[in-house]
Amino acid sequence: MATQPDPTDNVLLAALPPAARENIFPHLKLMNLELGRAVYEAGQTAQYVYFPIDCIISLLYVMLDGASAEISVVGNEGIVGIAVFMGGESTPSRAIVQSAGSAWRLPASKLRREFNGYHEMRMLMLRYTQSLITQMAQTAVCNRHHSVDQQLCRWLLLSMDRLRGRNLTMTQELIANMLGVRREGVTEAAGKLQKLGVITYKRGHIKVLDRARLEELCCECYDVVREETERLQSYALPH
Amino acid sequence: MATQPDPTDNVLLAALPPAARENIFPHLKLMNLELGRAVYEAGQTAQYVYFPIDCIISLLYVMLDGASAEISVVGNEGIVGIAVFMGGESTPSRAIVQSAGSAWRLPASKLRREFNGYHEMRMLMLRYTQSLITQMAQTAVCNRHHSVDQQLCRWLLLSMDRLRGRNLTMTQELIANMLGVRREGVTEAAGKLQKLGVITYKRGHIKVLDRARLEELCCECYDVVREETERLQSYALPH
DNA sequence: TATGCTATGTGTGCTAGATTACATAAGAGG
DNA sequence: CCTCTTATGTAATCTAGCACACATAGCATA
Repeated sequence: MATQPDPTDNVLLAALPPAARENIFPHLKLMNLELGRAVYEAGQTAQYVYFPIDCIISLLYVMLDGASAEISVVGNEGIVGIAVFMGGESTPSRAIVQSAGSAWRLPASKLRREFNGYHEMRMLMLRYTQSLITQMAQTAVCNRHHSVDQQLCRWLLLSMDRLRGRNLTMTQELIANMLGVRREGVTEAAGKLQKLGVITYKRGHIKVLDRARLEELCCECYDVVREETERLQSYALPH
Repeated sequence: MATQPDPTDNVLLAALPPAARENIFPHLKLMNLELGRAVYEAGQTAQYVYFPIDCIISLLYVMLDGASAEISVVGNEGIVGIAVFMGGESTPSRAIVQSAGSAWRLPASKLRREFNGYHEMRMLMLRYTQSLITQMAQTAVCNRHHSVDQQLCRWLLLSMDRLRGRNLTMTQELIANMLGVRREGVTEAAGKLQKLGVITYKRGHIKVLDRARLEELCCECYDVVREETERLQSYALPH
């Protein structure tokens, strides 16, 4: 990341057609998002959307009894706040900062106007939304059928893809919240990975040593999501 | 249901703005969908979209090892084939007929043209898509945190909402496939419900006797989805 | 009425993950 | 350097749901 963040550090902003750029870039505001901050609360009307640069935002559901589960994760390939253009204005999920960093913030009204006005802009947002849907669906399946060990691998890979480097700042407690499992379960799973030499960690810092091995240990869910995301992104490339 | 099905038997078709109606209704073809039929296969480009009338279509993921899980269910409130207008053209999920009945079929190209041409039409489809996203997200959470007993209740309620009457034609084996659990698990859960006088069933026919009780026994997931679906549908009503 | 297929019922282990309850250790701040 | 907070390790016990193995019972068809 350059010391001077640029709008094109976000994949979606970079792919905007020229006309939309002119209308949107001037309204972007650079925001620093600290760990744990709720960028969006369940049921509230979104005033802004966020285009992550080097942070990770988790979309998660919190149940009545406090139990939670992450349903998808957004990095610089995406946008937080799809309800703004999907027409619902709010969603039952929260968006919280899983890894601190910066993001471009845009007033919801500006995005909505461009979305409605430009076909190309619209398809860009909708294709991203479809990849988000894929991620959610795969999360549902993964929750049903795969072990905590496998899910931790999936989670680490999804996070790594959204960060430069191989270091995560993240306690096991937080990972457990995301996966919707016990903290002890994560401790065990992470312990196994460390024993295998795939990762090392200490007090909130995880380092991936052997990414290839991590992919081997993971369930198919990661590959499905990654391939589908790439497929949907490829439409936006210059033809 | 009238003996003569009408396009407006589907909620989305009924809510179409007049201009879109004129362009779409002439291209609708009434289809009879038998139980188990795959309306859409994972990864294939969709040639048609379907607007259910009195059938239920399940969207489900099938994994490499054959394990499966339903991620959402579509009745006459919705449309099957959102990838057509979301821009991806295909999805990694299958769509299979969970309860036989009829549906209106429309060539993908016709839908795409109206979607791109009319703002109101577009917002109608996108709001429905958002409610589908809510359902998927809630399924993910429910898979993580709730018992088979609760999930069976949720599944029965979602199905009932999409059918007239209180009878389902559905074997426990099929329900198990949808929920992604063992058939024996469903047998046990259904047995409990029958003992409580909430349902009766025999050989592929389930009858709900006490819907109120079913809702009590269910987890919060059903309510969340229903309320959000109603909220998003309400935009389409005459103001 | 006999036959056979399919749906459902039941039982016996087995395991992953939950619950609970601590122990230890790494940093942060005084 | 000492203390205190927070992150991680570990262990005992419990339970839901799994895998596997059958038994039974509707219903259709010959």
